[in-house]
Amino acid sequence: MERFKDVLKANNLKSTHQRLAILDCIDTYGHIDIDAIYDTVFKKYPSMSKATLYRNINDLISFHILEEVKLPNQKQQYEIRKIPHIHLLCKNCAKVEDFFVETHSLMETITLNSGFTISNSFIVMNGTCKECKV
Amino acid sequence: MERFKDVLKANNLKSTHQRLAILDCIDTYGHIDIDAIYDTVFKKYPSMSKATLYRNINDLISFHILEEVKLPNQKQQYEIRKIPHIHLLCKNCAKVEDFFVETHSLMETITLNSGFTISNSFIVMNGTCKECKV
DNA sequence: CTTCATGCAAATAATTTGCAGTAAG
DNA sequence: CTTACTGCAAATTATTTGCATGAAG
Repeated sequence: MERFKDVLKANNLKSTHQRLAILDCIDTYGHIDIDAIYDTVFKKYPSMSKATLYRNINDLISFHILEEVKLPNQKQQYEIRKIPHIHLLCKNCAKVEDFFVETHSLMETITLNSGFTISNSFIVMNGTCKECKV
Repeated sequence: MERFKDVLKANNLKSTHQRLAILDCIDTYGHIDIDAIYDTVFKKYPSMSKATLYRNINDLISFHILEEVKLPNQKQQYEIRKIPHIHLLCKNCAKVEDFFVETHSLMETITLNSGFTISNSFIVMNGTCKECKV
């Protein structure tokens, strides 16, 4: 939790219970949608309103502390911003796995052939995870 | 337009004016969001309601005639389903370009290192398009 | 203390649904 | 003719905002 206090302080944001609980929840789950965050945080702070949740999510995104994760056929989810990675989405259990892989050569191919300058990418692989495969 | 009539017939869907106009509109723009579709189709058929638009979009998606395109920091858009491709999103003009590129080697690397079986992918590259670069 | 964040209620936006009438095949 | 589709209005769900109170630093 100290980690998040520092991040908030660095952005001149106050470390409220609600904020810390939201960050902690997202961190714990890895990828989670608004309602699930609300349910989780609500258990600890039943007074927290959805307005506060929405405001915090939006603020934390604009300070680049959180990132939205928009997956095909899924409600929008959120994650703590971390080093660039791709997402593996299991069709079967709907779990989202982070995966770190070099994408430079793909990006270079695209740059060379399209004239488009790439600054960053968002990649989702749909399929079946190790556990669901059997 | 004949092309869409055939597609609809193949799926046992009636070729209504509204449906054809929606498909034609999405096809013309390439990538477009709900409100922009509504505005466009409304000009031709002022009686069309948003309920009909939403119902059609959902139906056409479930018959795999349309696909959703969820881009970072953008309203959800839709496109006609075509052969697999990636999206190049310009930060400057917000245009979305389709780009065809081989992703097999990337997918193979991921499969080998993660144990995750990939069925299909969704890739967005954010950056600056040729026109905006100058 | 001062400022920023919260909670509540109300406003607004987005999406879905029921149902009677209409058009496609 | 028959069935699926549409339009309308109402219901539901999602998100934002104003303002008075409360907590963080």
